Amino acid sequence: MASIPTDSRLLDVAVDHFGRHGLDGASTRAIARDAGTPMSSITYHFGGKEGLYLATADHIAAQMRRQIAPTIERAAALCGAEGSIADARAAIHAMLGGMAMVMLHDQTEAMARFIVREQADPTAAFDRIYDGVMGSMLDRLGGLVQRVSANRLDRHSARVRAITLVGQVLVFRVARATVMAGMGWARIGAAETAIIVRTIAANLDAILDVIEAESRRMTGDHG
Amino acid sequence: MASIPTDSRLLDVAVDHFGRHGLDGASTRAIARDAGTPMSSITYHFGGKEGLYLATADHIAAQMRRQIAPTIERAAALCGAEGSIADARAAIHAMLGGMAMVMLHDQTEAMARFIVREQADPTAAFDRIYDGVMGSMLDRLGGLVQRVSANRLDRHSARVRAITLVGQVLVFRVARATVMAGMGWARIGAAETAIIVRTIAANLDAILDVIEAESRRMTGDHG
DNA sequence: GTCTATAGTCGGATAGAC
DNA sequence: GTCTATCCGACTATAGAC
Repeated sequence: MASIPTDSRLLDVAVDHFGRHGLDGASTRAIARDAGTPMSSITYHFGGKEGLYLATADHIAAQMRRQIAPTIERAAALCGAEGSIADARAAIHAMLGGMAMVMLHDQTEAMARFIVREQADPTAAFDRIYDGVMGSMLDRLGGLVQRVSANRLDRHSARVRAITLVGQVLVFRVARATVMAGMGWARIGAAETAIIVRTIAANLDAILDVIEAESRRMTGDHG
Repeated sequence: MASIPTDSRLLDVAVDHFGRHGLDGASTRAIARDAGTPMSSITYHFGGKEGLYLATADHIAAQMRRQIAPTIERAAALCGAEGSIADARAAIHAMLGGMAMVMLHDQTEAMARFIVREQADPTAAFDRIYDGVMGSMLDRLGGLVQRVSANRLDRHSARVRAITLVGQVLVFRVARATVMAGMGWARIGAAETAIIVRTIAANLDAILDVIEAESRRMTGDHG
């Protein structure tokens, strides 16, 4: 059997450790141990702890980009004035749904933790993730909101809206412990995910309905 | 001049240090230094690092409770079926507005960081904060949402809604770096706070309008 | 490329003077 | 109650064998 290369194994383990404990909190000893390699291999492959950290950020950004690229591209085509408002709304639903999967799913928990940590307390790795994925996602989401408003909302206002929409999803990762305690849940499985996604979609429609209605009123289009 | 007691000074510094670096990441040496006292005073007053950490959690819970007690109590009176829906809506606005102040204001940043960290990665301190404030806030907010739905929404669904509402506020603290980068802001001052609060209020009204309208339709009350 | 051994730093706990 | 001095463990980095 072809064994997985050391540097790749280190990166996978590092996502989890750095996500859980941060740059300072994580231990290169523990990462190396879990990857089944001596600590000095981190120096060899990545030049040290910091190098591994930055490489981990790139690793995550690449993985995220791969995962949401189709959604982003689809959204890009609908931001312009030529796309229909219904299509733009569908794209917003798709983007938030994708985010919900990343934030809720166990398999992507480590990645989500890393990203959340970097956003709350940015290091040099923040730029890599922001430039790699977060920035363009916010771009697209803001653009779609603008489109739904029939371009009545300016870029600035549309982005603040977009951020609040993301917040509805983000809270289920960031305040996970409070969610569990408050809901009396033991885990976020299929049933819980369904409830969350449905609630977010309902909120989203309520908000977009108002934005759409307001812009129709302002442009005098009552159809 | 009456000097501030050592243990009180330690607690104030500890909120900041633990909020920024977590239990493991923070250094008792650094905390003691910033409080202008030797490290061993932490052992004397709190029994060690862990003791200081738990005391810090209690300190924060008490401070939060003091700050939001009026809003909570006001909300409690409106959860029951006797309160008017308009009053319940006003109470929701007040609660989210209060949370926005805590999440956005520089003065409460250290506290917010501590709480967010504990929620994302709970330790023994989580229970103290949850039992102290978070739990009852979620209780009240869920109850108010139920009230707006004319008690059509069950407790469970109302709480999920409440959590998504909180998420809209929380995101501006948790994803602070992304917000700054995406909006091109240098800081969240009065102007930025105003935009955020206005947007959240608009979303909130959109969501509550739909909940209210749906429950009216279902109960056959078209007035 | 992989691994062992070691140097140097920093952390929390604690004993004991005052 | 306050502070100094010290202990011991865990960490990162690195030299060097293979």
